[in-house]
Order: sequence, then structure tokens, then C-alpha cells
Amino acid sequence: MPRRNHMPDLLESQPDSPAASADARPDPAHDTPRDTPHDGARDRTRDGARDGAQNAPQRVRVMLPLPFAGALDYRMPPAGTLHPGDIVTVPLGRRTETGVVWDTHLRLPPEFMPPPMPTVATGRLRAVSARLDLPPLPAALRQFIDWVAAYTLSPPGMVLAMALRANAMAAAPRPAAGWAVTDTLPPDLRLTPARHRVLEIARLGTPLSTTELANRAGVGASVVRGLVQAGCLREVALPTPPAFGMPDPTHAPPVLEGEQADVARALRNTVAEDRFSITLLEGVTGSGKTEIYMEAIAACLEKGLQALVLLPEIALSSQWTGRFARRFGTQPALWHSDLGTRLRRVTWRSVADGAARVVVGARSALFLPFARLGLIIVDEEHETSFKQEEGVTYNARDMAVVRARMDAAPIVLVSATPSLETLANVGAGRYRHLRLGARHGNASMPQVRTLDMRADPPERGLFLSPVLTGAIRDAIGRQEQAMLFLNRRGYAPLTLCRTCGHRMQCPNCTAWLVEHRARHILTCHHCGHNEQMPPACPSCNAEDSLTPIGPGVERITEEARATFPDARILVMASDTLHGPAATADAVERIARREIDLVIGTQIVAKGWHFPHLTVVGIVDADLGLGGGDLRAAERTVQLLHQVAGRAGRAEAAGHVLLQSYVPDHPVMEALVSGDFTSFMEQEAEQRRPGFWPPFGRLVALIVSADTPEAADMTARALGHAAPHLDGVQVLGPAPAPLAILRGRHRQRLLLRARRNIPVQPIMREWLSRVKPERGARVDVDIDPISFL
DNA sequence: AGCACGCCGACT
DNA sequence: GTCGGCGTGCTC
Repeated sequence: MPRRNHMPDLLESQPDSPAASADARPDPAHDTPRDTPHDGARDRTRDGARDGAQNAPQRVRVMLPLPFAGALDYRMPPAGTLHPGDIVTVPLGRRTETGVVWDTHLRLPPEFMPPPMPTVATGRLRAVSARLDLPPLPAALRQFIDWVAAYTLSPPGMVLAMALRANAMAAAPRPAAGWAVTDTLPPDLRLTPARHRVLEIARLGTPLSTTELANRAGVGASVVRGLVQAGCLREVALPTPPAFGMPDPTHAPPVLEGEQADVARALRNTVAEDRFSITLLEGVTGSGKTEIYMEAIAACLEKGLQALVLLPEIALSSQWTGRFARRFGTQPALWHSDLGTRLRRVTWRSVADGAARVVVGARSALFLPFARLGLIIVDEEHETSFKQEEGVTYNARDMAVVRARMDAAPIVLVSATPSLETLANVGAGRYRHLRLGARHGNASMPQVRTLDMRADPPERGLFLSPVLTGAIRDAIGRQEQAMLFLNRRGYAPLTLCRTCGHRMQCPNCTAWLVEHRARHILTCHHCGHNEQMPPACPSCNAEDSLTPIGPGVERITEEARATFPDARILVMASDTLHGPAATADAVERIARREIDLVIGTQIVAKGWHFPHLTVVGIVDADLGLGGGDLRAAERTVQLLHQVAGRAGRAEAAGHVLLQSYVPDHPVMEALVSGDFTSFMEQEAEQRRPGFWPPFGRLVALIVSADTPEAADMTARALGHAAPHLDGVQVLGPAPAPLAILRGRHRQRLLLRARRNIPVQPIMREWLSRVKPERGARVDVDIDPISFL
């Protein structure tokens, strides 16, 4: 039964009912005359629909999680009917694959329509082997998969693979067995006292598992097994305990006042509308955004619908789930790529049957089979880690908006520093805008100032200015905490021979090797190659001549230990914290004031709440500005604002010091003034004239090959075949900044188009005209955010 | 993605 | 004479 009567138009015309199943309707994908002359004459009818389902076999389209251009056709199995969404096994060649019965009609905008697949003659169809006893893939998810595939130019099967990755396809988990007393006991039963106790417990009614029964009777499990053997106990399926608790929206509602109450109310109303809408929730760090969007989740739960919360990194989830549990009285379901097999399967099924009410996850959670999705939240929407760079390249933030549309659900994008894309959508009136202007409670925004490194340089060989070390020393003296941020792992990013100038380089990549002193190695952050630190220069054999150049967190830690010998220092970097549990533990220790000085990379910039932290030092505020990346300035502001936001979240005021050699750069000025609106307006004005995103669209082509020649030839062929169209421009080919990555030689091209031009058909046509050289591959990245 | 088929080198 | 290298192509 449809829960809402305002599904999107595209779905409205194709209700997911048996009446609309794969076989009953004409299929445009099959209408082109493709049959061979031999088959053509007798194979004019399709699907059996026109001349009666009883006579001709019925076709079913089955999407397999394989890189095919589309679904394959099968014959309906002898028994029963199949409907779109059913999960089935089918023969493929000499193996058996699991797939999903797909819709006959692609419900996509016309410009997205992929080229039709050739049709196989009815006589050569193979039958579907079996329908698996699993909840069917919902129509909205199937439509979403087709849409993502068409948008990203990926084979739909590869997108489906992401939705099936749950491994949920394995046989249904067998319910745990319990034991009940048989109606008649065998007459020859030897009833020992132990056996008697077991039977008494078992007679109480509730079936119990072997161990539980033995424990309660105070006997060993062998007694229970003996009774089973003797035929006194029969097996009954135990009711599976719900894997997820029911979050209670009334468990601990927050007390909200003023602006916070207004925004929470507006969000609740949006959710109550129960239809597709997009809202940007913008609020400075510490303004209580999480607490407020949890009210949106509460409203969603009150409607009996499911909510999905996307976080940029799952490391964040420990603090998040803690807050959730305090608000709703139970833990949410968690979804990320390295969930254990069992939990993964249980979660997938619970999402499908609606038992999991709130799911928090990384981007892959977007492909879960929600039974009744009523809200999507994208927290830290500006984060670039929402972009998947491998396999199917997609931006989870953008695809979340599409998913919300398909499920007719509201979506809320949350950020302190929204991306320019999102702000442009607000400006164009496509998104609603809710703002929180002030910090929560008595907390005030931290005071930010730049430290001109030219005027106050550190001592020779050191990286911290005396002004910064002074501020840290004062904070620690006041029993407060301080933090140093440097977005660079390891000891030093470059190792140089002082004698001959040789630089230690990765053999597989165009990149310097990074020294990790703690592990005595040089390592490549791109391919994982590592080697021992050589005792002498590998080029000129000079001994003691290799010198570290520049700082990483390890080196800053060394300096801090020397400068603050009594401080309790904790390093937070992805390679020192192994997994979410270790991260959570580190965060706990900081909150418990067991630490005086935190030194960290990216990972400290996440939404952690450190109430006693008052001083934040940014070791190298200029770091992200080089490299000529389109979004370098925007990204630096977002990252550094996020780091700065860790300071002064409680009563005591926060101070942020930015070490910079360009203190009058607009990025530094924006951070000091806190006026991001003006900064983003300036950014917009720089991108608008050249039709750079968000005022135009980009598609990156990455050519990679095992030889430089193959990469070069393929890239040049693409250059020659480049489209010549109004409002479309092709840049390149040029060697990629990472000209060699993992031993593969790389070239890049970039297509830029006006915003109103759909790039997918252009790309399809372009790519179809170029055949890559042997050993070469072309990867397409729609809406790229990395330019490496 | 698998898994066949297919045409050129060192071996029981 | 065969076993086997992985290049190319197909799977409804």
C-alpha cells in the first residue's frame, strides 16, 4: 500500500505493482528491430503479452552486479511470477549469479537514456533459477540505481553491486533454535534429577536455547542434549530479538530557545510535510546543529518513517551515536564498508523491513533498501570525502539529493561552511535556507588572528613561532587544553641529500617519499610503497647527508615535546589511531582532561566536542593554497574554520592562531573576520565568468596506461576526437599532476560545459569514437573535485 | 567480473 | 608432439 500519494511523476506512471511487472508492458528498449534475419520472422512478438501469457514464454529483465551495459533477459521460471525488485539467481554461462528483477522501463530523463542493449531471441532465453526469500529491492532504489549509473556513466550493474554489497543475498540467517517439551515423554525415559530440573524449566513455556536452558536448570549442556537425543525436547525457532531498538522521540527532548527553537520548529515542519524538499542548515561551529537536526529525526520517527544520516567519515560516528542514544534512548543502526558480515546482513534486512529506524553511515549507506525513507541528513555537506573516487565515482552529497527525490523525502544539508555549489542553489531559490547565527549557551566564537611568520619567525630548524608557543604555554598553565593542527602525516614530506641534491622519490608515483621516523621508513602516501631509510644517499653515497625538509605532525610533536617537556601530548592522525574505537578512546581521554596538548591532522577537524580546549594553533595555514586547484581557497577556509571551531566550545573563550606567510590572503582575512558570506561571494565572482562550477559543469577524463606511449597516444586520440559544441570546451590533454601513479602513466583531459548542457550524451558520443591503446584505460569523472 | 577460446614458447 | 602464457570476447 502506498504510504503517500505524491510519489514523483516518473514513479507515478510506473507503480511498482504486479500489474506493471516486467512482462506486461511494451518495452522501448526492445522495440528497435535487432533480431537477426533468421530469428526475425518467427520472433516478432515479445514478452508473450500480446498473444497470451500461456503460450509464449515471458521475459524477465534481470540486472546482475556485473559491469554489463544493462540488464539481461531471462525466461520466467516454470513456477510463479516474478516482479521488479525480486532477488533471484540466474544461470550465466556455466555459473550461477544473484541478480535483481529489473524494470522494463527506464524511468530517466531522456538525455540520460543509455543506448539500448541488443535483444536476445526468445528461443535462446534461459530461465531464472530461483527467487530468493529476501525483501525485494524497492522501486525507488531501483530507479536511483539507474539514475546514478546514467549520471556517472557507469554500468548499472556496478551501481547495483553497491546496493547488494551487503552480502545479504546469502541464505536467510537460520533463526536460533530453542527447545520445548514434547507432548508425550518416551515411556522408557530415565528421569534423573538433572533431567527433571531441565524439563521443569522447559515446561514454563518460553522456549530457551541450549545454553540458556542448561544455565537456568543449573546443569551442563550435555544434559539438555541428552534429553533431545531421548526425544523429550523438540526444536522450535526462537523469535529473533530485534537487532535495533526503537528510538523514542520523546526520550530526552532538548530545551531549545530563541533562534534554535525557531530553526528546530522549521525543520520539524519540513519533515512533517512528508515530501521532497531540500534545506540547507547553516550554523557556525558550536551552534548546536546536531542537536537541532535531531529534532528533524524526531519528527520523522513520529511519522513512523526511517531516517538516513550521512557522515563524511565513519570515525565520527562514535560521538554521534552517543549523542543519538542520549536523545532517543537507543543506538542507531550503523553502516560502513567494514561492518562485520553478520551485522551487515542483519542491518541490511532491518533497513529493508523497516525495523532499523535510523541509519547513520558513510556514503555507501545511500544504497540501502529503505522500506519507508522519510528524511535524509547530510552532515558536513561541504566535505570532499563524500566524493567516491574509485570504481563508480559519485558524490554522495549530490546523489543523496537524488535519492531523496526518488523516495519523495525531505533532505537537509548541514554545514558551518557550506560549499559554493550549495550556496548557489540557495541563491537560485532551489534550496531552503535555515541559519543559526550564534554559538549555543554561553560559548562565543573563538578569536582568530594570523601570525605573520615573516615578522615572528620560529627559531632556525623549528616550525612554531614564539608567539604560538607562548599562547600554548599560557593555556596549559591555566589548566586548559591546546591543539596544534597540521594536515600532513609523518615526520617530513621530503628527504633531500645535502651533498648532491638527490630527492627520495617513490618508484611507482610522481611523488616524494614521506619519512615516518617512528617506523624508520620512507613511505609513499599514494601507493603505500615503503622502504627503509637508507644509511647513505642512494645517489652519491654520502653518509649522514639525507636531511628532512619541512614538517609533518611527527616532527611537530618532537618540537612540542622539547618545548613543553611536562605537557601530556596526544597525537591524532589516521596512521596513529587504528579504527573508530581508538579514535573514540582518544577523544574520551581529551574530554576527561588527561591530555594538555593535542597534535593532529585532518582527523581533529571533525565535529568533536572538546569543552576544555581554548587554544588552537594552525602550524601551516598556507598549506592547502598551492597546487592550482579550483577549490583550494574554499577548501582551506572550510577546513581551517572547522579546526578553529574546536576551540572555546564551553565557557572559556577560544583563541586561534594561524601561522602564515601570506597573512593578507583573502582566506586568512575570512578566517579572522568570520565573514564567510563575503568570502564565498568573492569566490563565486571568480568562478562565474569562466563557467567554472557551480556556474558550469566539469568532466575529467583520466587516461592511464602501463606505458607512457600508450597513455600519450590514447590521450591524443581523445584530444582529436574532442567535441566541438557551443558552450563546451575541452582542455588538455596534459600529463596529470600525478603523472605516474601506482606505476601507471597518466594523462588528463577536462571538459567544461555550460550549466544547462547535459554532459552525459556528449561524453558517451565522444568516448564511443576513441578506442584506447592496448594497456590503456579511460576513466570518466563527472563533477570531479580532485585534479590529481 | 569470470570463464572460455585461441594462437605462440619450453617441456614431460 | 603437448602444457600453458594471458589477449579477446561473451555471458540473456
